[in-house]
Amino acid sequence: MARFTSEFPVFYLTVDVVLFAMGDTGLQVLVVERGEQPFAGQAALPGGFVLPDEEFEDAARRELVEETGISADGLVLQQLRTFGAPGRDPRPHRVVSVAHLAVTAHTDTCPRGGTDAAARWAHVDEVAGTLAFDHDEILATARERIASKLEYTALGASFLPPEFTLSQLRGVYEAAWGLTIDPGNFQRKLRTCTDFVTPTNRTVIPPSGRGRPAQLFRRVADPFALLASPIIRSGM
Amino acid sequence: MARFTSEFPVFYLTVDVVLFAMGDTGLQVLVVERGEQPFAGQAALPGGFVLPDEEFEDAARRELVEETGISADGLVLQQLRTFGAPGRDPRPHRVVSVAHLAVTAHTDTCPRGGTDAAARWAHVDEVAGTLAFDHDEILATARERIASKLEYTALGASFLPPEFTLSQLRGVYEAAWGLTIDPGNFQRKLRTCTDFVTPTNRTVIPPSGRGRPAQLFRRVADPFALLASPIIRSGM
DNA sequence: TCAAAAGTGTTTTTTTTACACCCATGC
DNA sequence: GCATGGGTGTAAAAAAAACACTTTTGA
Repeated sequence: MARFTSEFPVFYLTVDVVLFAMGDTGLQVLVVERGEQPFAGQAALPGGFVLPDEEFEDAARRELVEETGISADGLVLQQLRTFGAPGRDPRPHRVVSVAHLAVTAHTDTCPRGGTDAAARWAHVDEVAGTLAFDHDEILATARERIASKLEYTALGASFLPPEFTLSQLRGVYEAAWGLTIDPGNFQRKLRTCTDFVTPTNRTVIPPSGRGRPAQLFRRVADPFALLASPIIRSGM
Repeated sequence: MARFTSEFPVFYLTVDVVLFAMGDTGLQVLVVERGEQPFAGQAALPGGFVLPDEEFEDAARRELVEETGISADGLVLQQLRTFGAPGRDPRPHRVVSVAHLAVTAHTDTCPRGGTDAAARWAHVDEVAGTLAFDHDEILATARERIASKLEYTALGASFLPPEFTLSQLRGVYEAAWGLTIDPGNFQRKLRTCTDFVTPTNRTVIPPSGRGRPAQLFRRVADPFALLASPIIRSGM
């Protein structure tokens, strides 16, 4: 044991969470204002040190609640990548971060300042390039991953509450990719593929605005499961 | 510094490498026979401890050479996922492994036993379920990743030498997915998409066997870059 | 009744698939 | 010549895209 300890270098391990939500104008990300050194006062991704007997994913959920007050129950969460370049953390010893990607419906999540961090939602473009540590790189990696996952998996529905209309789902893709999608074709495609969403046979109440009330759908596939055919390609 | 050290738990960090090659009968993986405890005598993925100031990818390449004699120059290598469940390594303290996915052309790589490990190529199905530590889980994760990457990226060409024929490339997909692909359609598709391969305007010499000599191609895209359209779908 | 959003039908265009056929080489 | 794999042509089938049109609601 003493031999084990002396022979190999030791590392500190953290988890960071890139939590995305979809606003009307595009992708939003949850950031906290750091209350301590290093990078005090600067925006960063929520995260913190892993406990001695803790799974990474558990650590990510715990830190999310502690730092932002956002409940991690039912939150879609996946390991993104591990960032461990020497010197990425200015403190002594190497601090390695297992970054996680998460998605929420945003509506039922009102961030509050935690013990040592004030949390807020921000547009991704607004904070990109301004974050502490190497969190700009982590955020960029997460954006790439999201864009590709949207195309090939059922992840898009995770930006919405458990039940949603096809218009809302279409809005997610339109906001994410900055293009407009034909409502009719989108409707047909989603109703045809059986491995993404399923209708509830109930309509939204009260009707959200003008127009015919839309039917409610539920996600049927695992958020990260690959779909039989890419749901949406380009300018449908 | 003393405060820093005493406050947070410490971890040991390793890298493991899942190196794949494509044999005639399907996917092959490089394994080593462990010479030390724990799991002495059992097959495992090549890997080892990260040095104090070493990048993960450098560590992966170093361990690959040290344990198997396979040169990692020009080898396609990507982080797969980090495995850190408490107890995954029976030794004291937590040992966390940053697993890497790698692909080689196999032909120019003759493994030899290293200092404390005897390396050999094995069919994935042969070793699946028999590996040390949680390497079965790592291998399974790597197989899933490979299957999905083959479909959406230019990774397939990484199983071949720098210059190759379209028949060889077709063989990679046929072996990986266990189906036959129409040679004519494959030819057209690969010649049409400009973001995967490019012809050299030279033919293979000497002609490998009977039949018209095939033209040589080179990979043009980054191995892990997403292609404009999935190269192959199903039973083309 | 009108505007607006949901949802369906239909035609055009593009892509995929199947498969016939020609090409170039070794034996 | 002829077998064999490389490569092209072409037509049928399927999918995607464009867009006209009907339905159902609030105002």
